[in-house]
Amino acid sequence: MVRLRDVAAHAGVSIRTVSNVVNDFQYVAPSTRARVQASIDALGYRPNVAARNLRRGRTGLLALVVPEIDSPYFSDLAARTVRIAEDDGWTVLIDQTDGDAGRERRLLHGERSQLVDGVIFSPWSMSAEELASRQDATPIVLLGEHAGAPPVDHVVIDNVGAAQEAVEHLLAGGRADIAALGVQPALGNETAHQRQLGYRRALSVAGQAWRADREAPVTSLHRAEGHRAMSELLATGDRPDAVFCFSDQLALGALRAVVDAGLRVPEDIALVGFDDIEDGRYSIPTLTTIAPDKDRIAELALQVLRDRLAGDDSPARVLTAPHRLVIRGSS
Amino acid sequence: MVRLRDVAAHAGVSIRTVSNVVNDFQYVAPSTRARVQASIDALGYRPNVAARNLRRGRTGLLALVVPEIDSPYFSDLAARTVRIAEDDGWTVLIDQTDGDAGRERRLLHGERSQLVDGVIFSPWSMSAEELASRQDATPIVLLGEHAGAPPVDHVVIDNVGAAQEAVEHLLAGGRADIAALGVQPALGNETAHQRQLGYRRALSVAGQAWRADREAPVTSLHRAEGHRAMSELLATGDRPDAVFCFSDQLALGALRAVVDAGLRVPEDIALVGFDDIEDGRYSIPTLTTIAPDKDRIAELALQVLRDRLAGDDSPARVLTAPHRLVIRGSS
DNA sequence: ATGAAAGCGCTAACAG
DNA sequence: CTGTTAGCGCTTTCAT
Repeated sequence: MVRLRDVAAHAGVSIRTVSNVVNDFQYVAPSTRARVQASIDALGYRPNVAARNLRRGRTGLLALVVPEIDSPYFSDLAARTVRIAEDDGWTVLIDQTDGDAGRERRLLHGERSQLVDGVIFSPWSMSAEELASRQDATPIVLLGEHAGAPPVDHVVIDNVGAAQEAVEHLLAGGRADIAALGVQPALGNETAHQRQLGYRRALSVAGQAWRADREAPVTSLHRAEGHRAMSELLATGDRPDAVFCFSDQLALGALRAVVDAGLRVPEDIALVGFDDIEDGRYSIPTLTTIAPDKDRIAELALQVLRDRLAGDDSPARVLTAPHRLVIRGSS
Repeated sequence: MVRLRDVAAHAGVSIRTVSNVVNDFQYVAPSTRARVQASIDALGYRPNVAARNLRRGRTGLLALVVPEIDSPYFSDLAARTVRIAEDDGWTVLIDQTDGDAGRERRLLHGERSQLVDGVIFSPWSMSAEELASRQDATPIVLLGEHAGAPPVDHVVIDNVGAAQEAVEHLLAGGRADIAALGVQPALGNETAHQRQLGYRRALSVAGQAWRADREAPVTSLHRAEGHRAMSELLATGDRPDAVFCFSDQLALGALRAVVDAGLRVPEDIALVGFDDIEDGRYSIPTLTTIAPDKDRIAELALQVLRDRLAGDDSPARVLTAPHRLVIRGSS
């Protein structure tokens, strides 16, 4: 192993100077810098991460905790977070909770707390109160809405506004009977709740009243549930002419159900999803959707952690990432 | 932060003894151990990972490099690897290459080499020769077959035998005209090649000759490709009465195509997949498949790394994990 | 602009 | 069975 001192000896300087070069410090004479860099290259020097971490009191590791990594939305978000964090010198550890409260709890308290400098957490089962009562000193930032705005930093998108835009787009296209697919009364999920709110608000603005039989509940956000819920909507005979789905996965399941029923999208039924997952760009027809700015979500989360690690102890922040309506073939 | 010395002072022993307790060393008097443990709990002591790593010359981190994490097979394998490695005291960093050769190369050489103690690598684009020519001292173990058995440790399953079993199962069920779906001539993928070999061998044993028009090629292992390839097989009019698919994803796509064509599975066409992914347990009908022992794959890979890190410099090993045929509704 | 040196918290060799 | 202590390689204060 090549150490700082080896490079120093090779370049004929002190290790202090080599360290300065490695860490891009100012105040190193250009000639010295060049000489040191040449030695670094010649010897193939790589800083020892463990030693650096010990000295700095940091591990350089962040944890990204998500319910499931094999869902298009989270895997996309994870991939972006990893890439963006990398540019910033962080390494991201991805943890999957399967929505299990016990595992969420274990990852949050202790367990990893010595290993990572910060945590980006997309909770599923844990309540806002429990999250807020965390003792650990490791900074944490939450992804997604949570009822009652807990005293913890979190990054969100304007779900109410986005849902409203989606529905207004359908209304603008001449659709008069729009259903919502993805309501989650049982799960008490705040994100779903907000999208439902936006849906109703759009109807209200258009002078329509919302109807309970036009809000299809689901028990998960998976494709199969979208298929099931849509099939039920169609089974009544009194079918809507457009459906706003709370996720692209649900929308793709719904799309299949519409086709299975011998109807056409968007002619008979227009469809709008949420998330902008890859599959929606290749479905037939392609899927209109709300695209949250995932890069921005990752950037904001990292920004908060960086600030907190730098000692920022201002009150918990709520950061909103932008989104946009992407109009494609299904509407 | 609570340090070893704080615990030592609190318990009235030396840090050596505390270290012994923390590391589960033998030769600590039960009474002493209890007292020290009490102090650890009372103070909430957590070992400093960076210091330990520096001292041990290890990071405690392993990298798992896969083409894509959002594929059911790899996400399942990754989840198991993470869990099993955890029991062993390792933390696993998951890296996705998207099958991109440049990214594979970067992850393999340098980049992370200072950060992890070992690498479990499931290559996609890189050739065996290139993998073998790696200079890095960090031990690596490859997942999956590679032509020419490169001088690198790897963990495989008996793809030829497994494929043969799958086809023999179909033959035993009275199927006489069995197609193979998933051939990859263009990609030069060794795994696909071996499954093709097993398919042909089973036919040969049954006294049948293989036919080029019964081997459907694909350009990826995704569901959509399975759908496309199956649709083409059906379009000829001369349809087979069973299809052995080289992955469950392909099989699920194929299943859809059969249903779309107004045919029934398994009555008109029997289907067998490969991988035993979750979805195959819930499809209609459920999917018969070859189930590689993923836990065992992870265990073997970790075993090799552990041995190599312990100084084992014997010639490269090829370890074979078991598999079994899981018969379900589709055959 | 560069050098000397302390010390981050831990493990393990050495001593008893 | 337990104590003492030397570093692991690096960053950074203090000095020049």
